[in-house]
Amino acid sequence: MNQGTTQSDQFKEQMQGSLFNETKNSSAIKVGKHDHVYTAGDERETVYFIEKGQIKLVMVSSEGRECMLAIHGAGDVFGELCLSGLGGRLETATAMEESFLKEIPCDKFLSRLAKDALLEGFIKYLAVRVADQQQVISNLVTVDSEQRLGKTLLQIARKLGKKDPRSIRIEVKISHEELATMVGTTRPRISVFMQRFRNLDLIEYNTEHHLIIKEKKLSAYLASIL
Amino acid sequence: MNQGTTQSDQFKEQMQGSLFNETKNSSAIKVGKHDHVYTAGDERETVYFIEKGQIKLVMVSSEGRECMLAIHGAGDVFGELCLSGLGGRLETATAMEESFLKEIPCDKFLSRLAKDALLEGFIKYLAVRVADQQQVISNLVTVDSEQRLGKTLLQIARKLGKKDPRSIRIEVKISHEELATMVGTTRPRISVFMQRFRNLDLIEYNTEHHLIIKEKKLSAYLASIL
DNA sequence: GCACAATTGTCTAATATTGAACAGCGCCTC
DNA sequence: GAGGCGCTGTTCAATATTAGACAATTGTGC
Repeated sequence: MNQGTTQSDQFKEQMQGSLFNETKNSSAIKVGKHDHVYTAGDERETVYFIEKGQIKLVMVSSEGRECMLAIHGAGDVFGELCLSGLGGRLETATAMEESFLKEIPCDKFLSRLAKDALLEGFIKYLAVRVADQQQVISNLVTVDSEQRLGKTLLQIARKLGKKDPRSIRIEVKISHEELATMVGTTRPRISVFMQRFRNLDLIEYNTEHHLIIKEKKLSAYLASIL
Repeated sequence: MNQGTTQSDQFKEQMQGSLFNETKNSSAIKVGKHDHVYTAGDERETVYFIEKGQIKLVMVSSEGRECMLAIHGAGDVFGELCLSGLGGRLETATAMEESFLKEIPCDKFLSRLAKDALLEGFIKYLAVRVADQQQVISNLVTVDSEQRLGKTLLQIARKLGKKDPRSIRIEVKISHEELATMVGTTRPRISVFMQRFRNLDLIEYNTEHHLIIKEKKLSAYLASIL
């Protein structure tokens, strides 16, 4: 998993600066909670930059079953797969809360990166993405659902969480239903596993109902149930 | 899935030309059948270009369970995840038959692409990779193993197969065991499904024991069992 | 602040999946 | 051409997983 290395954080900052220049004349798009930014099949070739908010990416199979691929937060870029030139969005992007985005046409995005000498940085960023996804694939194939849920929680915590002294706090509300579509199992099972994690004091909810992940403990538990 | 668009084929050719220049003074590495090119954990930061042969990429979980991620053939590049800068190979690369490779240090690979104005092409290539993997993840989560096996066969056929008038021929030998680790199920089930596909005339073996995929028929069947 | 909607925790029976076993087959080596 | 090895096809009982149902709880919009 991407552990949030200094290197990739550094690139993210550079990219943010670069995109800020590119978009300083255009105003942010406001997206209401539950609104779609784009939908699978849309042809619009644009990249989005999140100024504020949370956007989830969900893929829907032909039978209508859903798979949540990622949750992106402030400072993240998404929709960059239009760079593949395959045409048509593969997934649906939905705001999990009111969000503010900047939209950049795909070609402008690339030329801006090129101008600011960030192409190599972006290649590194994509390579990390490929590596992360490879991990996810391997987990889906080789480990059971409890383990996968644990790893998914850790992954989300590392990507989106705010760090507290001995834990990570996840402020976005993620339903069991959504977790089920990330982990590849059913909602009742998520419910049972979350309960178990709670009893073992690997996770907890604070007074604001935010999910607290005890990274160390959870990792240790996952390693222990091999 | 990457349908082998003309665009990405074109980039592949350009990259091959570029790498040919970079490596024309170094001689190819010969790798015997079943030999490892690299192993999970190796620190060597190099990219490989396949002149001849077939290389499979396998990831092994902490419990020792395997997951085959990809099979690459002549003209393909692999090991490019070292560009992520995360350090240490995540997967093991093994020759499925005697193969000949050119090895390029990671930084040389990048600077060569930069010199030949192929950075944007490579970004597009990586974006296609991410999109493909996203499909695989979604399939693992949302569809059942028979369907996944079918999709995996189609994917392999499109990537590695030789086209015949009404079908695609796969010349590499892939065991049921290996398919099981790609599809995320057990060998006996692969055996049953393959049998079923054979009975329905969606696949067959020719006299050289090569697997023949009837792309149209197989796709139609998969769509019919939703 | 009320009423409705969504989420959670729990239970079941029905179903799918696993892992282990074993025989047959083809291939390769010697 | 005999022996051994790895792959395939098949079976089975044990196990895990699913889909559905249902209350209890929480959150939300009005």
